[in-house]
Amino acid sequence: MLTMKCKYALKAMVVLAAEGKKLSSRAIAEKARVPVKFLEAILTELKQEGLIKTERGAQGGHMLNATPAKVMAGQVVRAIDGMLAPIPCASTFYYKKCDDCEHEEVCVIRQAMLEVRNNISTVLDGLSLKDLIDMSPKQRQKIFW
Amino acid sequence: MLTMKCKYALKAMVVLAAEGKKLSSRAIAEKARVPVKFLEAILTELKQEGLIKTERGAQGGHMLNATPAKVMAGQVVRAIDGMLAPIPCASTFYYKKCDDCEHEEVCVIRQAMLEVRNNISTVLDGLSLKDLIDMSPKQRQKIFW
DNA sequence: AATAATCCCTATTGACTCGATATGAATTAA
DNA sequence: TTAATTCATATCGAGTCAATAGGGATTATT
Repeated sequence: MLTMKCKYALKAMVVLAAEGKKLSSRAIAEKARVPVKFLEAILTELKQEGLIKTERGAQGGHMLNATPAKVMAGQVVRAIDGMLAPIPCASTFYYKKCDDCEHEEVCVIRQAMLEVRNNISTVLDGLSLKDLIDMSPKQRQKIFW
Repeated sequence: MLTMKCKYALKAMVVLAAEGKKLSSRAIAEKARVPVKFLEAILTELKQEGLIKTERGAQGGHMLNATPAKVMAGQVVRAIDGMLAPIPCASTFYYKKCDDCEHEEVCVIRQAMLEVRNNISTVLDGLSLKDLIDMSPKQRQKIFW
């Protein structure tokens, strides 16, 4: 399960990608339909993870740190929620051993979940912000949800 | 993320499938390396979902309700954790509308997550308990984790 | 220098979930 | 009757989640 936080983060990133210019948190919050204060916290995390850059003060705001085609949904999800894998022992970026399994190499649950993880990764690490925007039907450009 | 509960449930089901006979909660707990009392609660849920059947009293225990080849990992996960999909609006079995999206048909986040859901479903609804058991290397039969 | 816009930091909230344990009642085979 | 076993209920502490509140710091504009 994605958290709301993560979903909001994805929306924020899509908005930034679609607008292609500096936007205030409030502007993003309105377009993404997300509570402003909550979004602020999210933007801080996205910045810390290097996905956006920020300018403070009047006329400040947030911008993508790379072109929409180069930012993958998987990066955003990992930045906010961590692991893509269903269980830690099947994660590549956030691996952690299980307490209840002795022979990890042989664990059938793990093998199943590795398979799941690889599928999730293939989808999310293959989908850029640009891809997401292009999914939106042409007539309705800039209405993403 | 799978909960521990769900992972334990999968292990319990694999044990039941591999043994192919009635087993007490304690017996399952030992083989699956899971806390007994916690497992009891899990077995109750699995029973309510119709995945196992149970006999009470002395010499009682738990058995699969179908052959290992007919029980899919996806069923077990849904029985315990619910939704396979990353977000409710992308779920087929547990669909729920989002508060923060107006035009669901157009939502690009949803479309991405539908893709993810379908992949997860393809894996987990395609993996039977028998498949899981067969993943275990021949030499080590009955050591699954 | 003052002002207004904006990001940033810290704290707090209530509701909920998670993983687990405890206690004992009900059921049943031997 | 006894021992084994499932079942029901309650409780626990720790943590997470989603969100809000209040105000400090920074900066462009005037």
